[in-house]
Amino acid sequence: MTPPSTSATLAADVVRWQRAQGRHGLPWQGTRNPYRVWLSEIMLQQTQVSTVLDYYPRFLARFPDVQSLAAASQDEVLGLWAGLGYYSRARHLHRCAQAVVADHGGVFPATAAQLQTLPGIGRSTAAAIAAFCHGERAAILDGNVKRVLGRALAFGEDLAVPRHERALWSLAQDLLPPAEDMPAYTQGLMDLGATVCVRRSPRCGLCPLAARCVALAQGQPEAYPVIQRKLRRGQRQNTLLWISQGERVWVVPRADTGIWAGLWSWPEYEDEAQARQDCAGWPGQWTALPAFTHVLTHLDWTLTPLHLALPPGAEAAAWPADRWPQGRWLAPAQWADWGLPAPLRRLLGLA
DNA sequence: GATCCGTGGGA
DNA sequence: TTCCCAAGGAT
Repeated sequence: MTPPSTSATLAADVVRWQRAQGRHGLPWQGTRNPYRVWLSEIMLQQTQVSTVLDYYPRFLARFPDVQSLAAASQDEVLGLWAGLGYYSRARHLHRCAQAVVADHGGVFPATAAQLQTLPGIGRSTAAAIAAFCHGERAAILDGNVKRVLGRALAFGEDLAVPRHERALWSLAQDLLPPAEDMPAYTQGLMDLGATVCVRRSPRCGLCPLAARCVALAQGQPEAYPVIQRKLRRGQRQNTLLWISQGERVWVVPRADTGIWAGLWSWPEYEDEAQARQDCAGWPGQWTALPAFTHVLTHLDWTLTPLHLALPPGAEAAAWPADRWPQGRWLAPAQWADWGLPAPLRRLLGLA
């Protein structure tokens, strides 16, 4: 458990490299504010830095601290998250903020073990927050670290097997530097994985670990890490009923589980016939729009928008209001701030 | 342990 | 085009 004190360890190489060559200007760096670090870690889960750069400042401007976030409505949180994907992150983020306020006096707990008990914070995220904010010697194991350490150690076991992933996690824990170096080390592993030790064509000539990298010595850095994913993407088709009246669009809340849980969308049907049948007798102009495929991690989802333009007037507007009491009309000025999934934002011309 | 959960980008 | 994956976690 005692960290090595020499200056010739793998961790020391990473720390030196990070201070000289790593990334230092990202919006969530240069702070030990747990709220800001936590927010960035959640947004960055399975999401590239370039994407988060668009969302992080806006979210922080609206919710500058954990109290303001805890006091917000879930709809407003999801409105700021819309387009980022993996919306359970936003729902857990909101619940986590409320738990921090209600159970911890508005102060994030300081240890990784305590952080990991909060909604949406798993082992790696908890370690990152504790390392960045408090120098705790806790190991992260994200995609970057799997690649950097997987190659440096030539770890050949299949990381899709939880037992093997735990083994690499244990090795990662053994490699940690002294506490004062933990922020730079944790950031350095991420920076290395993102800019040097990349998935294909790694830039080993620039890597501070090249001299000790076993995979490079074997002449096959790209052979690691081994992750045998057996996910087969399924297929699904639906018709989305796009109802408009003038400039307004009718939206309904989605279920609190499944795809786009907690967001708003258009009424969803098995096919066009069922949509038309459900709205038999309604006034207005029907238009069938071209289908498109929305690709999710585990699903190719073919969506066919079916447009119904209702005539003006309160009488026509009452049809959807009567059919979906939980729904509501959205004016164009509201679209950008509403919790609408990416394909709908695109169809509405917000992309 | 296996599955579910978004979106955009790179090769 | 197709595949992979990007600061994973919950169920």
